[in-house]
Amino acid sequence: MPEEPKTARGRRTRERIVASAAGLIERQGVEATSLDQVLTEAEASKSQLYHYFADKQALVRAVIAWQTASLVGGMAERLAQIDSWAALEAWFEALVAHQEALNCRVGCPIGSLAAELADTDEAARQDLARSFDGWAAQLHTMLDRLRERGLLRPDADTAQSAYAVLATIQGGLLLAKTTRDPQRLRIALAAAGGYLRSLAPAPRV
Amino acid sequence: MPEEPKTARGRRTRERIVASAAGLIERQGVEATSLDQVLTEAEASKSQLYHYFADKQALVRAVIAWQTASLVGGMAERLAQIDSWAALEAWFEALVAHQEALNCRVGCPIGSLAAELADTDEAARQDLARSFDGWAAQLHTMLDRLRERGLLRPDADTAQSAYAVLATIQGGLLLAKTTRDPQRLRIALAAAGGYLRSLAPAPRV
DNA sequence: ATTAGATTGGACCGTTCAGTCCAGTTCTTG
DNA sequence: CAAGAACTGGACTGAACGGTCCAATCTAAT
Repeated sequence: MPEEPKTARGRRTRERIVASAAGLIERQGVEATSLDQVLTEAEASKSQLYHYFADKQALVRAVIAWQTASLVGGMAERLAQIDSWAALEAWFEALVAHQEALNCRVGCPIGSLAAELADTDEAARQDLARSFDGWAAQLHTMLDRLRERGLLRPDADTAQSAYAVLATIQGGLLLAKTTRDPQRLRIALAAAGGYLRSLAPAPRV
Repeated sequence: MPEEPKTARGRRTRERIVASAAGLIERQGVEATSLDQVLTEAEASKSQLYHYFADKQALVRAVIAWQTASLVGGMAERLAQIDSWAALEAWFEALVAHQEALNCRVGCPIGSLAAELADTDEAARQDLARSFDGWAAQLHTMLDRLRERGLLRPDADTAQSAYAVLATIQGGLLLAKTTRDPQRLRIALAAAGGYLRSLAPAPRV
């Protein structure tokens, strides 16, 4: 029954709904966001929503895809430019600044969705797992570049380090969001940076 | 209106309600857990619940206190015994084993509550922030002990490292829960261990 | 044993919410 | 421009949920 929009107008409507839902869910969580709220903000009606989505879960999965695209996509260019410790730490600092600007109020959209949905929505859980893996893969690529440049030991396990960095980012965001203190994120990221630096080649003695 | 139980029977009832709520919330989250569900499992009635709790939020805060006591309390003795890298890594491995046994289905109760409630319940957010800080304080004590034993450099910032370790644990648990792969937690913890080891005194050359 | 207070059972209420339905409008295409 | 398909508005439904209420029962201390 629910289909992809076939006209430009339909596409705009669908996009408006998903974008509104993404914003509200990011700020309030899935359960706390009602469809009526989404529709009011998107200036759409029930029948429009159910024209494009089978049910709320389908909308949520569309939001996951939307957030994954915007977040992981937006990160790609930034990560592609990291080729030194200074650049890495500048990125970290940008993440902190972003949280600071938002008063630590949202954390990571993917992380928040994962925490809320992993228990209750198996399909969403899998989407989110893939989303995390995509993010980790980008970090992996970045770390491989650092290793090629000689900043990491040749035998450093960049795949594992990518997961570790991702975990530290997520945990730091959670602590920052809970305490409303961006400093927690900064500390976590500094440790992640310290860990990576500990994988640098031993200085010649 | 809602008061502490004044008789042994009342105390048992209240305890049964909180324990059931804690279990259900741990597995399903706050919003997905209804009061009727809690009452069925606790074999109690509505009036019993509302005799001891003003509303659902009050029950949730009691659950937070309960989880904090059981988790942070239970951790105290374990952390108090850590005085070597081997002991630290054994603790990490125990955390992984615990998740493995649970099929990565719950993560950290405090962390899950924090992710769900930080946006929507200010009082709960503050409770959870304190809970995290209590946990971090215990890690801090443990790291101070390691430093005293000469395993960490005298100038190592153990307070910050405690936050960093906590963040990595939380992030690792979130990734493990989302991907249902305990390996993610193991990797994250290995990195946390690696980071701490990088704070060891430089070997004499 | 009496009695005041603590505790309990569960019917009931009002609201909110996801989801349905259909009549009406707008687009697209031959 | 005709007709079918795509899209839209919004009233409506049924169930679930948090919360209320009051009469009944239990407990403990006199």
